[in-house]
Amino acid sequence: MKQKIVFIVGPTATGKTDIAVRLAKKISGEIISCDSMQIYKGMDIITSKPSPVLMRKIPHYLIDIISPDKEYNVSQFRKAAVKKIREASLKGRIPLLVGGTGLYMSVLLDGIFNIKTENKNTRRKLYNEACKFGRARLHDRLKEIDPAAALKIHPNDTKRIIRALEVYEVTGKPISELQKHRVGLWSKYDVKIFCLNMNRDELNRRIEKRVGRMFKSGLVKEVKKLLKNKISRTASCAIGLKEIRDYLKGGYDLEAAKQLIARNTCLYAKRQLTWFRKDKRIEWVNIKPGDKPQQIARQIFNKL
RNA sequence: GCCGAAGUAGCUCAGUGGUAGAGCGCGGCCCUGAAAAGGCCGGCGUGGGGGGUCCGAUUCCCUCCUUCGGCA
Repeated sequence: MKQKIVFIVGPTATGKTDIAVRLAKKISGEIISCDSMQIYKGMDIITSKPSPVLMRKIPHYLIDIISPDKEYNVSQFRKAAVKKIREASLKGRIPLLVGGTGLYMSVLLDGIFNIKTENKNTRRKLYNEACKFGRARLHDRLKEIDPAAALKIHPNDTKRIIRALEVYEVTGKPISELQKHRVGLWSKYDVKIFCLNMNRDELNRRIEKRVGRMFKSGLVKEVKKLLKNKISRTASCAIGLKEIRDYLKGGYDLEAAKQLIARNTCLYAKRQLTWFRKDKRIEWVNIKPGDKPQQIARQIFNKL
């Protein structure tokens, strides 16, 4: 009998947090965050973390675990999440993976090639080369060493070109070869994936409302505090950081910052949906305007 | 009321006597160590209304409407 794992995923602002806590209570579960931004300490409002009250009700893992001046990546997430899943299962609890980071979900379920490949120096060197001579030159080199990857990676996608070259320089093997070897949890566990969704206009409205609430709860103050210290490249990707920084610098007024954040969040939600739509293992849960979190939690519970 | 400027995509605006583009938005997609990131694709249009010149008008002319400045 395989152990059960439940994923609650979906675009931002669909109410995952609340529903997950209610479901966790029903099934004696523990929540493991599947979110690339909520891992950072002190980024509470900006990443819409579950409230302390909610986190006290049910154990939450992989939230607030690293300092915003540290970088973080998928591989670290995978290791940590696998460990937490194992621990929860050993305790007889059902691991509830909750979040909106599609890549993190996919890497958990389907694996990642697991060789130590990241090399800051190599990466920096390649970036400098891209700046100096243009990314076309790097893409051409990729064509030579790894035609399969070069075909898949668009010539404008500097980040992935560099990553592919970095992997080759560090391991001597083409990334397209390494990527073939991945093992995830999908076959080892009894996995259920639920993706919350709603009408797009409704979702955008909810995002706008939530951004308004974030400002009322002190988003600007939180960002000011964050900006006093170093913020890593990965942490600084959080939507809202650069918008508020530019507002503070006088680039535009508060209302403009608010609108920009809402717009960028809507774009983000759109990308999240693209990611989830692709995964045919997902069961979709449609939320209508009046639906209460407990109703949705029950609906999911009945499908387990 | 007079003078001037402008009306082109959802928005901001280019441009041309041979039925139109850009950026942003919007929609779709890709994604394996930065993923709330990064990248790709798609024009979504009664060219303010009407009339005229012309083989042909979004472009030139007339008129009306609207908006914004200035003067009264």
